[in-house]
Amino acid sequence: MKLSTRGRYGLRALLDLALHDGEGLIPLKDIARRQEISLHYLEHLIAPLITAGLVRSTRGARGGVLLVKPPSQIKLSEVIQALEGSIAPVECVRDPGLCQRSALCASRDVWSELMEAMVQVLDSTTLEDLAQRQRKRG
Amino acid sequence: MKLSTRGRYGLRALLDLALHDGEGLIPLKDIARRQEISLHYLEHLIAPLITAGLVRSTRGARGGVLLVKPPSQIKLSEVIQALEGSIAPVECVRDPGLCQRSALCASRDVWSELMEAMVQVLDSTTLEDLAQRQRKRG
DNA sequence: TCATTGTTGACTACAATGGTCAACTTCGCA
DNA sequence: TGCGAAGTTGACCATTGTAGTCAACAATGA
Repeated sequence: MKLSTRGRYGLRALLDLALHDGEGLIPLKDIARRQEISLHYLEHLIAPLITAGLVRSTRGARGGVLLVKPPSQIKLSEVIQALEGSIAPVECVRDPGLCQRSALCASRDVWSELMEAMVQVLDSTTLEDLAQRQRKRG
Repeated sequence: MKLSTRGRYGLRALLDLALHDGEGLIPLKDIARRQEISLHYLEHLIAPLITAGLVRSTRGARGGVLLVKPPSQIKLSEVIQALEGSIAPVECVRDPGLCQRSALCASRDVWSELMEAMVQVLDSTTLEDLAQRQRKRG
């Protein structure tokens, strides 16, 4: 049940964008430097966030990326889903048809409850919440 | 954030044992057949459960495995921990020393809350709860 | 037109996962 | 006391996923 660096780095990158929200286009280079992530790797992390419609990019000189919506309207559940795929700990929670045992499987109930609990946490926190906490710490 | 087959199969094996609790030693072969898990692979899944003190094994003719404690006293958090290691989605939650940013990191707060929510679900469910649900469904 | 910046995809290295096999140990029972 | 049933251990392998690099390319502003 570990998160990959995709989720960890990706969230840090978005948090960085949230902290610089309203400042226009932010070059990936700057994010990479501040968050200590390889620029090349960061490029790969940004791609799914663009696909998910969370960030918008402009290339060319003075280009960069920025958040499409205000940070207060970006739930962490969206972020994690974009970066890591479905939050379900096992696939049969999302799609019961994958396993013939689904209907009778008591284990599946647990995984289902587990996901619910996780979604609840991630649904109730926004990038803005995170940015505020971060600012308080300097 | 996916669970590996270790966690999925392992829990199914323990649930099988819970359903046959009180019947003495259960051969791995029987569990493997009922749960449709390769016997050889099941042997590997049982090992950490023995180490964690959740099951006891006896080898030789008429040997097998059984639960050390009654199913009502085995929390799923123990099970998952034995099978998958720490429940923490990122290591720095368990050991802040791993990352210099820990103290200032707002992301870490989220992972921490996420783990709390998961632990709460897994702490409040026992193998007996699961076994009861399973019996009701036939 | 040129430097800057994001985009894309190939490629590599490494580790984890899922699984098999075989030698070994232990124990019950005839 | 020895045979066979059953779990134990560890080597081994194929596949997949992860982390990361690199280079060619496209678009943009100055």
